[in-house]
Amino acid sequence: MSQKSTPPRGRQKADTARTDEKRESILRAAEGLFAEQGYANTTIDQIAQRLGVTKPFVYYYFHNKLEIFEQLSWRPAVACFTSMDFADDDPRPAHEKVTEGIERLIRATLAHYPAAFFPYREPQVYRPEYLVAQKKLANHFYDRLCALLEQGRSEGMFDFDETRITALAACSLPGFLYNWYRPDGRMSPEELVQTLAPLAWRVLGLRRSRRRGTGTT
Amino acid sequence: MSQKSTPPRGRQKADTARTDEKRESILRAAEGLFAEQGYANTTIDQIAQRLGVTKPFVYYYFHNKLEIFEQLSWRPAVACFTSMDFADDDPRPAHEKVTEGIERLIRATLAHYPAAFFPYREPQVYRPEYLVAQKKLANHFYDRLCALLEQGRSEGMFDFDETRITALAACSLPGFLYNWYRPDGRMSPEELVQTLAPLAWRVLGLRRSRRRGTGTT
DNA sequence: GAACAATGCTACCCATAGGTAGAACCGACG
DNA sequence: CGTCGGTTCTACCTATGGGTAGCATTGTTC
Repeated sequence: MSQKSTPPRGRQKADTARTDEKRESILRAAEGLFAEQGYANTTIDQIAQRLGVTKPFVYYYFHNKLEIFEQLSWRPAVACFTSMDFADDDPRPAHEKVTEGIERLIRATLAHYPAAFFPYREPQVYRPEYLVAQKKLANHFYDRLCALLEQGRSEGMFDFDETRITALAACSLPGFLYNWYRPDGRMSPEELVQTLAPLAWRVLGLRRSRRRGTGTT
Repeated sequence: MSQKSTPPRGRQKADTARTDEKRESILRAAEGLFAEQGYANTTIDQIAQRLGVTKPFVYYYFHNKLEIFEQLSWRPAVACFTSMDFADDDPRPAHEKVTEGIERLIRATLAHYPAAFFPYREPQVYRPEYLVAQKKLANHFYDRLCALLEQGRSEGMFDFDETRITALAACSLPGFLYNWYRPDGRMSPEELVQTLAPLAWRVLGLRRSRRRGTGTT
């Protein structure tokens, strides 16, 4: 409540490198368990057990279970929802920013697997304050994307009717990844980015010129 | 175990119209609560309370909490994953079946809101047997879709490289709806179908000819 | 209107798991 | 070598909620 103001509550003890490491190890253990079993089915005991420690160890570094979940969720959310940020003086045309932004979004989503998918799967777990902050991030992202889409369309590079729905439709591809992506699949994350991004661009009605890697064979 | 063989376990008592109605009323109440709060955060007491009855009332019609959730999930899953089924003697070309199948999928997804999204959100809740059966449904759907896609491609009507990924990408649009669709939104379900389906078709590289409703303005 | 089955309730059990008190350990520093 | 602060443990508390036993009620049938 009195901390950093960002939803993942601030740290509690001295911020030495050693304590940070331990906190991270807890987060990593928790991430796997939450992904496999969901929030409610994962117990603090399981998290501790996976690290070879006991429950109070975990509670020494986190106030409660929810704090772990929210901290796990926050970094991926920031990473994904800043994918459409570009420097003010970036000279590229809108459609290039959009195509790169979508690549970034897919890349960030995969890089933060599986925690990136927690908000999609269990939104009801978070505190209202957290959801408000996350919503703000998401709006930031979609507002920028929509602005770029309309700019690109006015420049004749995109073709669509409903801006917001088109944006959501394009972002469905990375968003739905959580439902079928497996890290041990045959494609590397970067290959997947290169495969999926052009498919997302198609949703936007991107002009065929300069499109890479979507021809037959 | 000895019942209908489909995962949602069979009925327990006499199947009169009256008992069916009550079962349905329980399912409806549970559906809303599960959607709002998630499976684990929803109690049988809440379901009973919403109906103005008590907990044993619910347990008279269902063996346990999970049975309610699985029965709620099953019908939507069947409805969605049969969207790509066509009569053996259906004479239409593959690409027409695909475009209609995708419309059907979106329509079914919206028609079964919000239960259609339960498997996406809380797959870890179900019994393994249920998941196996659901997987079978999903495979059925994607196998048909992939076959039609490759057929349509060979007929020059689609343009893509990776069949399976393209199929998944197109189905991401309805799949991701659970993340932003609200029944009280400005579009009617059918309008949304008509808006979203053409966007999904684009993912498939559908030839521009005969495409409806995607021009600028 | 008596008897019986189907239905719904009150009252309860108990396993689970989040969270904590307070003792014990351990390393650093004097 | 003793003490002190930070760290981790053992042992425990307790609220919650899934699930049930058994009684009450209702309605149907003869």
